[in-house]
Amino acid sequence: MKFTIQSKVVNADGSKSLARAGIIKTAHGIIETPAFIPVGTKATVKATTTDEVRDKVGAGAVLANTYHLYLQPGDEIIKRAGGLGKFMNWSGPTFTDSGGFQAFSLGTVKGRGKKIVGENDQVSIINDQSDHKSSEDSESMMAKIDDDGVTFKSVIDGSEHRFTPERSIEIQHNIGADIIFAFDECATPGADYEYQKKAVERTKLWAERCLNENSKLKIENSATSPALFGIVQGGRHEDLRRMSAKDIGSMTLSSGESFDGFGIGGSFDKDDIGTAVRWVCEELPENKPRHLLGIGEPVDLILGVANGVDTFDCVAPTRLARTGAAYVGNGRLNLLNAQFKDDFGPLDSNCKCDTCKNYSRAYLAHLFRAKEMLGATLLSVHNLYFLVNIVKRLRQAILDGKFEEVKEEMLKDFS
RNA sequence: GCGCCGUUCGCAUAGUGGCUAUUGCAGCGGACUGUAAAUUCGCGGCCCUCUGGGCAUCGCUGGUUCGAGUCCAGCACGGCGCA
Repeated sequence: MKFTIQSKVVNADGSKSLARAGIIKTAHGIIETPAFIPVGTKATVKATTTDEVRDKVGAGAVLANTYHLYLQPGDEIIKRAGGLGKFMNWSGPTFTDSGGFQAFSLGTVKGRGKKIVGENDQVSIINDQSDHKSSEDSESMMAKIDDDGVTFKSVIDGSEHRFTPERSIEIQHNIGADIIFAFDECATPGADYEYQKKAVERTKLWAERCLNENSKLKIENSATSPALFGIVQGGRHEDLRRMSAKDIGSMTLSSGESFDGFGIGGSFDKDDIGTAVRWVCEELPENKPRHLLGIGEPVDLILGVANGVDTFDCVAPTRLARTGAAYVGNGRLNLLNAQFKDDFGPLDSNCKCDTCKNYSRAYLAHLFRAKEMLGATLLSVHNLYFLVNIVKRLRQAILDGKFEEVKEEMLKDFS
């Protein structure tokens, strides 16, 4: 993998901006950055075909997930299929996330048996209730973290599995994406400073193990060796963020190897994009790409690019699409609202996507009411196109030397 | 005509005489940021001085009872069976 910066932004007052435009070159093609990368967790960008993702969305790469593909169909199958891209009929660049995030999102017990809120309130309530019965309610836990790795239960059949940094890298090599991520610990936003600090330290130790394992596997299988991105953690604490970024950014093995790029992890609040992301990007080496993990509302993308992010991934566009929500110029629409039943206009009159050019709000509303799956496809194409093109416009603005004004204009549109 | 069964929110359902009448679907609205998500959470009779309170309501009419969706009688409607 090779990263080239084409243009850096210089602010009107002559000060240096973190924003830049560049090109990531991989064995399967290039990614023009900044870029929004659609998420295809289980080797599919849900509800779409790869033709649609390439031609109608205009995406440059897709990101799949190690945890999910390891459980199903299994990394060996993907390896035998010829790798992730071949398996899913995506000829462009691919990423895999390491599975570290799943240890967090599946609801973990951390520290002194403290319960972590799962993805929705209900999960946390169930966990809280079981607390009264026994402090070691391993039945209700899906994953458990220790210093060596994570033990978790399969969401498919409940069977027990274990990921370590080494195992995650091995699986990711089997899956065969162009860019893979180090196995990290993503602490919950509710975690206190001490825990965040511990997660940063653990993520650092694991990062080194990932780097070592990757180096080992590269030698064994040099033809398809992926680029490895290290992950920065630290929550909303400036000292932890800067420390983590310095550690991961400068980490070098005795062989001279270091990370090819970086992921910025954690759960973010709205305000964090302009602060936490900036702290991190100020510390990371400038000549390597930075990926902001899991972030992608329109405003986040604009602020992310302004603060030095090169690539983004986010499930929001496809998840929202499947439940009838669409991004439009000035916010969001819920196509299931009664008002759209007889609205024969386009979804977004300013959008040039295939869905907006060819289908009415009334038709989309009908598809969702009738639970026809085409609705999810058409809205996914639109939402992905919408986000991909926000970032493309920002890229063009950087190349044209008009980033500041375009940024301000777009921020006005989306706030 | 006789016998049996049934009638509970738009539809479908639950409901040992006792507090606020259940659940699903449909309806209306909300949420969703490295996807346990084509998921999920609210609301859903009327009225008021609305962080609370009041009045209704289980086909209809009457009865038993401190208390009836629930028990009894009659009526209406529907289903099945027999004539």
